[in-house]
Amino acid sequence: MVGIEEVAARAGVSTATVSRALNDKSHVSKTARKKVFEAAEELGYVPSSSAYTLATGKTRTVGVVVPFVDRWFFSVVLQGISTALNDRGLNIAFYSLKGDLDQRARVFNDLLLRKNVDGVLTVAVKLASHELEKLSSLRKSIVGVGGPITGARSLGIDDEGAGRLATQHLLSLGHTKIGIITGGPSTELEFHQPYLRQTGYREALMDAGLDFQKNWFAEADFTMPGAYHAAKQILGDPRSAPTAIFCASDEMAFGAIQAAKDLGYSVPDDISVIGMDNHDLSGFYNLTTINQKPADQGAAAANMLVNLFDQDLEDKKLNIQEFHEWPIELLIRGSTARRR
Amino acid sequence: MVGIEEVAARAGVSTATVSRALNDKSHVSKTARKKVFEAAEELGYVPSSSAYTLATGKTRTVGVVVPFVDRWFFSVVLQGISTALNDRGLNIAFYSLKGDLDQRARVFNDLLLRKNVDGVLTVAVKLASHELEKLSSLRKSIVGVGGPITGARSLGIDDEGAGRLATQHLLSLGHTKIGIITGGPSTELEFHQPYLRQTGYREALMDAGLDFQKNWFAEADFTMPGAYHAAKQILGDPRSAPTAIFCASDEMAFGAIQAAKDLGYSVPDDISVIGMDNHDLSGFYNLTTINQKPADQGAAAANMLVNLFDQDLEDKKLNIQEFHEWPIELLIRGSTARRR
DNA sequence: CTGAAAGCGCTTACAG
DNA sequence: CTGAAAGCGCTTACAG
Repeated sequence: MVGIEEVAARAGVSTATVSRALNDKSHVSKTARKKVFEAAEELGYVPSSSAYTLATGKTRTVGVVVPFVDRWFFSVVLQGISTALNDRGLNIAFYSLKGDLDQRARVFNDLLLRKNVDGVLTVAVKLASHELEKLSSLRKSIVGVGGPITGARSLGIDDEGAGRLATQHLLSLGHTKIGIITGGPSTELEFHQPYLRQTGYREALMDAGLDFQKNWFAEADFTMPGAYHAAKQILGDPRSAPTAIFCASDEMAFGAIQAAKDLGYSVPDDISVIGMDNHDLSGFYNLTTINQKPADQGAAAANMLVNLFDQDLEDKKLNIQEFHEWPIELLIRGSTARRR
Repeated sequence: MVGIEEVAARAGVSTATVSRALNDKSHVSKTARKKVFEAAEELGYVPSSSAYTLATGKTRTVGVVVPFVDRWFFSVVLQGISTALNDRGLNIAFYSLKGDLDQRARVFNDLLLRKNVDGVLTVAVKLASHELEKLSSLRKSIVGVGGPITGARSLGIDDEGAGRLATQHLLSLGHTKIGIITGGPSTELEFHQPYLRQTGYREALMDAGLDFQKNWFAEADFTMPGAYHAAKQILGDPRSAPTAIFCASDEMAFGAIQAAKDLGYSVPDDISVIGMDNHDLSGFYNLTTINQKPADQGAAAANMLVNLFDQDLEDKKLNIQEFHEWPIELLIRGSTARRR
């Protein structure tokens, strides 16, 4: 394992000059710089990042914490984060919280803190106040994606507004019998998306002078099978079936579309369905949805965090509460149509 | 940021004793150990991993390289790796190669090498020989998941055998007109799965004395929409349609099932469909498939790698070519049936 | 069982 | 522009 000393010896300069040259600092003559690069190249020199970190306090690494990775939203956000960070030459220390609370405690107390990350990016993970404090006391900047975080910077969409927009789209098409499939209690724990999207739906109904109907409401687990069964329940009775359904995620919308078809309904002729996400497959399902571009959200959050590194933050200002609203857009495809 | 000195001072011992106690080494009296833990707790001491790494040469970190993360197989493998590694107190340095070759070069030359990882786990990434050499020269152990890697240890299923098994299942049900949808050239670059699975299919046909029929063969991109269109093509002409289709992934099988239904066929009464993966949704689609448990594969590969850390490997034996075949099983659900 | 001290491989004021 | 040397925060023979 060749070290900086050997490079210095071969280049005929001091280790200080090698360091300056390789890190692109000023005050290095062109000839010295050239000799250093040649020597490093010839020796196959790879700097030790731990020595760099120990000397500078910088780790060039961002901790990324997700609740799961084997779900569409999270994997796409991670993809966006990964690209943004790698492009800037930064590494990712990856933690998936899947599993029990022990696992979570281990990540926060053991791995993440020890790992000497420059900052932390959480995806739809609600930090407990003691977790936030611990991280702050170690001077780590934090940015959350997927909803507001108490006591830290975060970025996400206006879930309530999104629910309202989706519902208003259905209203504008003349629908008055509008159902909703949102997330259930088990999906509610960490993030409030299900509740907020439902709130937006209720507001839109109220503004239109319509009442909330319990039999047009169902909770599912954000999966296609879950929503399939929920939609069958809602659409099953032909006397009381709604003519449109808002689903709080595209995957649930796929399930609802399938359920409608299996019940003999035509989408959108009999039933309009609107989703939320703009999932990879939503084009295939011809699904009207709300585009929230998770990859871009991930990249934007990563950039926010990295920009903080460049600033000198005082102790008090390290983590301030600040929500950046991510714009959404209605993406109209063929699963919604005017009520017949 | 409280360091080991402060803990030592507070506990009334030397830093050496603090280090021994906290790292669970022997030769520390119970009283000393207790004092150290109390002092560390009270001060909220978090050891510096860069100092640890510099002193020991161990990073407690594994580099994980995937081609993408926003695809089912990879995200599930990553989930398995993540759980296995975190349980052992190891960190993940995560790299997604999505994108161009520049990105790949940057990951291999810059990030991964510098990052001081103890070893590298690659998922369905075929290492170029110069990449492998560079990593080996830096004494990193390597384990690959998802197919054999030339010059390194790897773990994966027997893709050819899997293709054969799937086809034999269809044959055993009396089918003689069996189509296949496998991966196209664009999915072939890194891994040979599509080709191997197809080879298994052809072998099984041959063994049964059946000829390969070009119009029952199609290539898609491992997505549901891709396979949907491919399946329509294969099944479209009722005079020449096969009675069964083997799809090289479950997501493609979902597309094929959908296509069959949209053409008015019943699955499995008219058309049997078998997939491969055991995707989260394959139960919902009632899909007969080959279970390859990617999460377990990821965990097993992680454990293989970690076990290497504990061994003292000579220079020559650091990375030896060694393929560990992962067992598969036929998982029979309702999408396949005896030919009518 | 315990401690003083060297050493891991860098960076960076400081002095020239 | 350049170099000698201190320092980053740990671990670990070595000696006691």
